[in-house]
Amino acid sequence: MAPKPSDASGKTDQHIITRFAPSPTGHLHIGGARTALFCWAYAHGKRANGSGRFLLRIEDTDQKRSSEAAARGILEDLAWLGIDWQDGPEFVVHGRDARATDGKIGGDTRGVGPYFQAQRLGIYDAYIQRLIDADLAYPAFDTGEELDAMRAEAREAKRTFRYIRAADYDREASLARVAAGEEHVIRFRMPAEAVVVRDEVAGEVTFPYEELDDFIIRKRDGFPTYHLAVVVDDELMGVTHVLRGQEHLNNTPKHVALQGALTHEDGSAFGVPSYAHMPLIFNADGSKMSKRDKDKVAKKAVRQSGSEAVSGGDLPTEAELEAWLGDKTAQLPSDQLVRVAEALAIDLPEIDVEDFRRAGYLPEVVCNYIALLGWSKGDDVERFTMAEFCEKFELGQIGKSAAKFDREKLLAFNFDTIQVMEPTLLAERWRAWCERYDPEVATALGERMPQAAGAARQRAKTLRQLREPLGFLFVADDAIEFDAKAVKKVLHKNDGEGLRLLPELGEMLAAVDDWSPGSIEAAVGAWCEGRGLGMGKAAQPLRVAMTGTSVSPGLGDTLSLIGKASVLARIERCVATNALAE
RNA sequence: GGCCCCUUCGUCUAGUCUGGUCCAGGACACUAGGUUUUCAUCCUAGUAACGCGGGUUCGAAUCCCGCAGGGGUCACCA
Repeated sequence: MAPKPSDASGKTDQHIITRFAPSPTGHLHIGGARTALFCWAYAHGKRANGSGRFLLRIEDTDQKRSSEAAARGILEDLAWLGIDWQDGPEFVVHGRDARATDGKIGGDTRGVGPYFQAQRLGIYDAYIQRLIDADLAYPAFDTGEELDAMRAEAREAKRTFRYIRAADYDREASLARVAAGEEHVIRFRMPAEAVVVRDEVAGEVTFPYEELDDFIIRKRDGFPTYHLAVVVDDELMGVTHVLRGQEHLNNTPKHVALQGALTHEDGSAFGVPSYAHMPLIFNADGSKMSKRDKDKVAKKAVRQSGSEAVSGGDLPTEAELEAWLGDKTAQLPSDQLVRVAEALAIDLPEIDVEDFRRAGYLPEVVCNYIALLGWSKGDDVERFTMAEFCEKFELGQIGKSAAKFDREKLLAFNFDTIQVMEPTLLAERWRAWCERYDPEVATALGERMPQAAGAARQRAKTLRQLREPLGFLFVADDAIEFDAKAVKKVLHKNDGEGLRLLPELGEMLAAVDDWSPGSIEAAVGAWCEGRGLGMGKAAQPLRVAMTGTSVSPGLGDTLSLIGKASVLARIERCVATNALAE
């Protein structure tokens, strides 16, 4: 794609500062992750020329919905993805995830913090007060009920509801009521003119004054609204480029109007950052990718299996379950949701970054894939490192239409990455994942993890799936369950031909000293050749003896992983258990 | 409903600004062959799209107009 006019000069912006500003109400949504990734990439791309900064700010002005735990979770999600921030809350990377950068992220070296908006109330108040003094903002005393009534009335009359300060508004009287301690909100006086938003993606978008109204900038509880806080903070923190989801495009005229009215203490004016609103991400069916999707799937499964199976202990109580099932919009806390899914052995759709992590996706693959959602360099190259992405990324290359999230393609990317990964590195990553989500695997496999990973990788699209082809390693030698079909086809067919070979194979294997996959395969191969048999004639009975089924990873890997003593024990037991009836 | 945004294979997209090289390219998925000790991997090939209707033009996926469809937003949430 050719560069947009705004990029045509080819000049390098000297100090690009981008920011990601989530509200801490839960784990980071995958859509938010893409926004953060694009912001991060732009700050570290060629336009930034090495001097760009990516800033993280926590927008916790909604006291009811924000939580410290959620804020921590978001920090952790970002760090896992490899998206680090130069300015923002301090965060120390723990654990042995091979990918995470060691050490500290964030801090306030530029002295523009704090980065939690709830800690900046005094700052906002000063700006709001100047607005009030200049009569560019004013107190309003309407109650929620009154506003609801006004909206209903407008709706009835098929008008769009707009709150505009009446011409005969008594400013002095209102200010006196405020001075007397009356509860109120502060509204911004929207200038009576159209607002033009210049957007790097959408182009120039004009919003007529008739669509704008005197919106609230400070709530009854004294906290600023998002609109005020975001504008003040972006200005004070030196943000030059605002990249965010397209759902914010309709908010932008408010922000631009605010930028025109707000002044600093010395009277200087606010700047207007560059905006880039990116397309939304949807589910495959076109619906919005929502955290509720997980509850929906879980509710369906609980209804089918009955609620007894999933309550008590760590799980929700009967009463909690009932309330949850009865309310379409109710959501279970995410940790409980995970436990319910585990109890029911169902997969929840991955929505939050944490979901993808738990499902066994590699963070660099998640980043690579979401970079492709709504962005393309146009060079047919789809796989790239994050450093390459930074180098390639331009605002003008962001697409305009919404993208559907395709898990199949993500899975394919993850699979391919697992295939080409250096074996010891793969084992390390797998171990780190297991320690967090499936400790049994790491314990059971111990030193065999690298070899096991190598044997299973061609059958696994995620770190989680790595254990699936290896099920026979987690079963005791005398607990193998034999699949009737496999026994019939592989052992009993042709008068027990397969079964008869097993004792001899056992003898032959007992004499193999080098218990490596290659050496085992060579020994079995030579044995077959000596008898004029195809490899399958020996391999399949051995598979059944080792796993109880006719399917397993390569024979050499399978036997080697099981270990010589166990292999011999399993052969013996298989022969004893599956003897042909007379 | 008002306003704003969007519309190329099933999906993500390239191509649109600067109309012809596009009977539309890549990737995932799918289908068919092949390799292989099982499963899988791997290799090769193939199917498949310019929302609709007008217009401009020698020529339109590309420019203009209209329509239809999808989405976003209309909070003392962000």
